[in-house]
Amino acid sequence: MGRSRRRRGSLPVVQEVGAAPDEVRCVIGQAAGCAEGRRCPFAPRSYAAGAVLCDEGSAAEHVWYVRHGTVALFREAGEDRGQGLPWVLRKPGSLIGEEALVQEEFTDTAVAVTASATCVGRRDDVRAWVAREGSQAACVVMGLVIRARIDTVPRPSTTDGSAPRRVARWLVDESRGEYAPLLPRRVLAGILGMMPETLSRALGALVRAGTIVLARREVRIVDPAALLAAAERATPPEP
Amino acid sequence: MGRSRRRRGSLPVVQEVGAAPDEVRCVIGQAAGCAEGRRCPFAPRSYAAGAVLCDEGSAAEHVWYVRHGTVALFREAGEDRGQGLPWVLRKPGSLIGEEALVQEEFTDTAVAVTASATCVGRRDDVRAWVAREGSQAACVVMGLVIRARIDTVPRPSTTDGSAPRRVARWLVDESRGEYAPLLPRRVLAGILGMMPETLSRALGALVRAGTIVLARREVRIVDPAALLAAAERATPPEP
DNA sequence: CGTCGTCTTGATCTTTCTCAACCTGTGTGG
DNA sequence: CCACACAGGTTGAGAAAGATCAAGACGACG
Repeated sequence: MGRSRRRRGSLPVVQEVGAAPDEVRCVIGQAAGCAEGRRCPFAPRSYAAGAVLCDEGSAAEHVWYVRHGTVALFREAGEDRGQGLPWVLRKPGSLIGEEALVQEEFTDTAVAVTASATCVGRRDDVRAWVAREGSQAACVVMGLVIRARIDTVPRPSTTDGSAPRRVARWLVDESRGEYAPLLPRRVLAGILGMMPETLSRALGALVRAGTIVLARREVRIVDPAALLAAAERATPPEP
Repeated sequence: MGRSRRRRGSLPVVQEVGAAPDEVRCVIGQAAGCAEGRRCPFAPRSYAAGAVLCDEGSAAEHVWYVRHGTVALFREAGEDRGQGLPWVLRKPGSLIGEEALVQEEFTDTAVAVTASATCVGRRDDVRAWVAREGSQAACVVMGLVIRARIDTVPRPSTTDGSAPRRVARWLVDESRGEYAPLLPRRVLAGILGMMPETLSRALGALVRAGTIVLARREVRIVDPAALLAAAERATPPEP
């Protein structure tokens, strides 16, 4: 299928939209007792859009906690797999690279989709912290991982409906108010299990149906009811 | 697309193949100190193939630890979604329903694919145990949760290669020796993001290429090199 | 031995992937 | 300040893959 040409390039720069710049309360800092002046194993670190946090297969020496921004996870899982399409997004309040706590290599490549603020901890420091602090620290980490697991929606394939339908569903689920998250098309296409061209056409169909409006890169929902209908409906109308 | 007819029926009964009947060492029992006569919050419970452990959306009152067998997770995530296709499998040594530890409802429906031996714990008991026993218990659960996250392979879509290729990949990854896990076609198709008919055809293509042999329900690999080639190759030969 | 359900096979139609050209905003250098 | 290159995105036409619908084979089980 000769797709090896399509490799992951740098992601286009995207500004976070909607989300207020107030940072997520750092639950790790709370657990570490920073308020009482105790030392947190994590230190702040920011990444520009497109920056790579960690590479699949490389030595897992750090763990990240996302405070602001969006990070996409890629998994090649061997020769040519994944073709540079992300499979899940991590939002503020979730961990990246938590596999460092149980194994030696990262299982995914993590790329900042938007400019992101994180806290980074050295693997050994975090492990030591968890062991030292006891169940409270471990429970916090456990909770974060469980939450990430819950939020990991299985990537839809063609068996989950047509492309416009999957797009409509995603818009229904992910939009805050009338604004959908501002993601590079390549990333969104990857999450939705389709090619960018197909995504473009699906969005076009929704625009033609008067459901959404595309302005620049932003997707705005103008008819939530119709969008919901498109997400549920077996086949989109489209004359 | 009128697929609503295809609902999840009971799964066909399948025997575990290959895997020796020796149970997984129960890491939870170890952490609880069962060897020293202390009480474990989990109690053994077995399920027949096709049995439902928990239902998406129902009150999350239990957590399971899989000791033997295979459990499939389904997520409808709303009206008609998922169409009864599983999206991930849980193997021995992993938790089921761990979301009970952080929220009130199950996010997935869990169905035993093979006859399965588990340990079940009441949610509150497990929570209390984790908090009471301190870091060891919490770390064990944390590790299990992280492992489950790592083992969650993104479900491949058509963007990840043709159907025969995805099937070949799965066989390469999941087979123990020359035997592939014995799964109902419906389950395997769901995991691979294709319809059962497509899976059947893809397997047929691999058989015709002399790569595998289908005997009964069992899939046996006769030419590992060719299978590997089919997994890597862009397009299968098939004249 | 007959019924049931899974699995397979076949024919057909739809979707979406592919390949290619084009558009558009952004950034760069003269 | 403008021409230009570039990357992301869109659009179009064609081909191929997979979904769908339907029927039959096979084994399991009562």
